[in-house]
Amino acid sequence: MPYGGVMNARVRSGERRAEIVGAALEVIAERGYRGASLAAVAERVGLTQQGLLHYFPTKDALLVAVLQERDRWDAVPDTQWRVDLLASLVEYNAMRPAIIQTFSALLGESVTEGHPARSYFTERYARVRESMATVLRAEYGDRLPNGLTPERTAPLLVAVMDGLQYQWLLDPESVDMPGAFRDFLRLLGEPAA
Amino acid sequence: MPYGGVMNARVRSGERRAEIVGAALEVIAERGYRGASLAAVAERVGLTQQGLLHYFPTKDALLVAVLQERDRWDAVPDTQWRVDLLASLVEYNAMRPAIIQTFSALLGESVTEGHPARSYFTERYARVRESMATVLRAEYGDRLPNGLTPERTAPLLVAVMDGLQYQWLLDPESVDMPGAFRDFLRLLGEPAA
DNA sequence: TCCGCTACCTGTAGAGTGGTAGGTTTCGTT
DNA sequence: AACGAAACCTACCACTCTACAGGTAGCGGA
Repeated sequence: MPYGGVMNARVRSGERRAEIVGAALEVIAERGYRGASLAAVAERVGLTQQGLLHYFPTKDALLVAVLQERDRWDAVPDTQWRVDLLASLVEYNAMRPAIIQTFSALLGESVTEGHPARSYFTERYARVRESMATVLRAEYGDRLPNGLTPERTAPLLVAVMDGLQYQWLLDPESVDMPGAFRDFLRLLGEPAA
Repeated sequence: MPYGGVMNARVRSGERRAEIVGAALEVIAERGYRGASLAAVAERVGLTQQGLLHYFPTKDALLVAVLQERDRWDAVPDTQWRVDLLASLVEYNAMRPAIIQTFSALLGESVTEGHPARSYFTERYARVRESMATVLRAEYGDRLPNGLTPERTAPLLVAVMDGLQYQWLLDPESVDMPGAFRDFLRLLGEPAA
């Protein structure tokens, strides 16, 4: 009864790949990308390392799939973001430590030389800052405190989210991530819209 | 004329160790801790990997020395911090990408399981938050916007500093780290003291 | 002058690493 | 029933990594 045999209905290729990506997310959360071995990922889905390479020919290819998965995840389609939705997002994140640990670890690694995720994060942050600026403009217009513009506020918003994540991951007991984020939003004053 | 011979005055053990720690900082900046090999550090100071192990018996011991170096670095003795000094610190950091890249990479790695720097960062952030709360209280008292307390503002301050560093490291052209930090300080209003 | 210590070295063990080559089994289709 | 492709496997290569063992050269002090 090799390869799982008759008992397991054969899972389709797409589902298998999704399984693998999920396992990769876990392993990266535990050990980072450089520390994650293909063998460890493979074992988690009941494959050999070489069996895994059948689906993703190189380690980098697997990473690309992981990053694409992330893009799919937070591409809330059409739904125009609002600031209070951001607060909910942070609250939601606080219930999924694993996934945010994965991407916090990746972000940290990505600043090192020649890291395969570097350009991904560079471009992602450029996009996110733009997107946040749009949200802020829609909601606050130019009524931000001290003559701040949405464009200059956006990097701060992103920085607070990321920075809080690290503090929270390191010490969840001491850091109330969603509460702190709401505190920050309150610093921006009341939305005009 | 082995080991450098007469030409190089024999450097004392302490200086040698300092050289090694400096090289380790560089290599960690480039490859992270897990990605940093003892051989790479050794080569940078003209030693073999085994020669390096004479000074630091394990890789973790070297990391400990690196972290201690950092503690020495930002232990501004007695000087009571002030908020505007923080702005200067950020400005200063913006001129030393290497060192902040080292510790941003380490911070990112440290959230992974069983990382040797994890407890260091956990404790460090607890200390820094406390310290920042003290600074904020001294300067703003309870005049922070929206009834924010210094204790609740401190994590935000730290988060902004860290978060901005990542954005800046990834894309220095697009992110004005010191400017953004000053923007954040302005959100806190005018210091009372 | 001898002795011991520091500062290195060579050699090597032992466990992983990503990736290639080339099989064999199983399935869906014809 | 035959066939091609997909889904995995075993075997292996060429590295790389940390660390241990056991040297040797040179210096400072007795």
